[in-house]
Amino acid sequence: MDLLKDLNTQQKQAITADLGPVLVLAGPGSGKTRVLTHRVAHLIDQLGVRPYHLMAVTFTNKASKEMGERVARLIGRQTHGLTLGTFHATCARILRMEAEHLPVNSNYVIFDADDQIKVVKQVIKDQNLDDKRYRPQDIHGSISAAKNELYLPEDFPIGTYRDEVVVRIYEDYQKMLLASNAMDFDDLLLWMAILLKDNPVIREKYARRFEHILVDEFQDTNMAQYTLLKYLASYHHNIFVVGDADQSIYRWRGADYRNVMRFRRDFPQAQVILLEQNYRSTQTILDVAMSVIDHNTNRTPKRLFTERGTGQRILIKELYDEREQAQYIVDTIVKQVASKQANPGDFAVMYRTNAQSRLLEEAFLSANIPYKLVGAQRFYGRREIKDIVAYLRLVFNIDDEIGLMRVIKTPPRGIGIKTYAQLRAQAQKANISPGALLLDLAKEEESEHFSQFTSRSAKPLSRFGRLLAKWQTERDTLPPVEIMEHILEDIDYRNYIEDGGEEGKDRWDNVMELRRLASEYQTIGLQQFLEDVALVSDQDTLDKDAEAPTLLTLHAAKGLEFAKVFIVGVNDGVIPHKRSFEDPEAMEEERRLFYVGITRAKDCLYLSHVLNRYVYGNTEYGEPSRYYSDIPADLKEDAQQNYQQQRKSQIFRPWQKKSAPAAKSKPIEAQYKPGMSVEHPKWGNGLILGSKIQDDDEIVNIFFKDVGAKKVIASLANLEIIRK
DNA sequence: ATGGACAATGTTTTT
DNA sequence: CATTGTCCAT
Repeated sequence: MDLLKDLNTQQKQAITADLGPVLVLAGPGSGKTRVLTHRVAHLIDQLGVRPYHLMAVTFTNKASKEMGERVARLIGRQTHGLTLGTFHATCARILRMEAEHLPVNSNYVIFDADDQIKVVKQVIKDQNLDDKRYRPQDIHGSISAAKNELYLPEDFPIGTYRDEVVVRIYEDYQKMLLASNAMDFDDLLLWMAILLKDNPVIREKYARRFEHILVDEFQDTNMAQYTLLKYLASYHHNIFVVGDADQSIYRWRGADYRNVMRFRRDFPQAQVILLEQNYRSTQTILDVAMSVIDHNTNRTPKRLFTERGTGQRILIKELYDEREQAQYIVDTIVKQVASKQANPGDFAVMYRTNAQSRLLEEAFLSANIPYKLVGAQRFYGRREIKDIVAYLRLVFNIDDEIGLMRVIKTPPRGIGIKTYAQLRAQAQKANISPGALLLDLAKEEESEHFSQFTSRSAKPLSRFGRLLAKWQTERDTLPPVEIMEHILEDIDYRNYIEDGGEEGKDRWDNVMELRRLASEYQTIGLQQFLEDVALVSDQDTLDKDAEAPTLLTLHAAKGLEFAKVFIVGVNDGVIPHKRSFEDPEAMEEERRLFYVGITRAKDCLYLSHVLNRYVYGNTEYGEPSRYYSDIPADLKEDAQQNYQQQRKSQIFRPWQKKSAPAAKSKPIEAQYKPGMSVEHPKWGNGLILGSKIQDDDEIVNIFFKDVGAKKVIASLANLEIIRK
């Protein structure tokens, strides 16, 4: 197969670039994924590099999987031995192999965001600190930021008294993690960097092994990642990175787009290749994107161009509130699908915050339209899933104190806070983990610790210890799914969560879904299952084949593309988010985020904002986003005017209700029935979808051929019934 | 020890 | 408003 078929000059240049450091600056839609996969294929196929000597890092597991498949297709065989994955997953794997050089053993578990907060809370409690003054979330943020900058507690730059407190918490936090034989997300990178830094033998081993290193989304690497890349590339210097500083959207997570500049400085001999031609969007969409991003300072201006033609203008729409906005989205999709202009899967709806998905989901649900929601948190964040995963984690690693804290009280088994405190204290005295002590207590009188407990607490503890011990003996012999089944049975979990009701049933369904997932790990094993569960990313849950609109955050949209994109809530304070207002750097990132969203669209872009936003229950007036004024008038369709004309017939306007002439002859019954045809003075013929009585007037939902579904007030709209 | 009722409190983005 | 924590009765 000709690897260079259908590629432009720059792409070919990148793929066949000489060895040594290469920096590919790739605009959105410029085929960077193609360049990466072809480069890997080129190295293996043309230069005879063994996959074992290759490392490719992507941003999501999904991207890795796709890359593996595409490379295999290109070279016509499997790529065994290739190191391919996210930074976190790749580090997790290597650290497990090198555990003897680390303060954990190879059975370590990975603490998720919740676990991390729980550890901070525990430490704050143990140190008798005020959790109002030192909010666990904030403290954890500081610790995480420090780790991303490769600061251990002793390196932490202290400026204020608060910093001193943070350092003390950081120290104990780290102790608690290690005592639990656990790492958090940041540790995976941190320990990897430390391992390579402090251990020349190991460093050399991996630096020699990875003859070629390829990195996707390089603009979103943080200091820890950058540093470990430098160590890994220190022998062969064949590091091929692809990125776009304009798409850097993870600053708050320690990512630093300046790593792109740093790369040029640290590898002055690097070849720099620019990919500017866009194969995704219409020129109009690219022009809109550029008009937005051009306002950022500190960037190399890029000229995005396409051969796809001008395309249609983007559409800006103002809606009364978020409910109406959701309805507008659904109506637009329904209309286009019904008229065969588009397939449901062509659409994506993007928003700034996860909370915004709620009303959208409701609208889709009530319109009976299936949709895809991107967000791992949706599934793995559920209580029942976390419960069962915690059990499995504890069985895998008995020292996992956070996991133990969770499972020891779910379901309740007569072990409360006090008993747990006793257990913890005794464990500390005996210098073992609480979990290990439980295993010992399983032996009852045989255990030297048994007598330390009052009989009321000793019994439940030993009973639970026996369960743990039993599951543990199965750990190395049975597949994960069977261990899980035994646990579910032994704790009668179904009975615990299914206390009648619809919700309990859903929960059990989720558990069954987890069981299905676990059953795929028959041969791969519990360790991999737990690792994958800990490191799933939101995008990983996206089912590309399902033919339905996709709902996702702007962040989750990175790297994806859709024919038709809605960006909702384009209000000032949302996009850009108000939390970024005072920080110029954060404001630039808001702009990049918007830019990322815009450039996901291939053909159509719909921006919408609302007049009234619900913020903590009460409504607030919403201003359109300041970004609108950056978009040249000839690129946008002025749906604004459109709105001005129709605003008289808009419903749900509290202030209008008062001034609207109360219809004397109250229509107590609806005049308009679904299925009727009517004529509207402005919008022409329409089909009645529904009608309801509200505030002494009839509100009619009509579907018009040209403008889609509209709700009008019967007494104001001058409707004429054409056909009953 | 447990579970329910109320109060407080906080809302960006996620590997 | 929706989640999370705290207090109180059993």
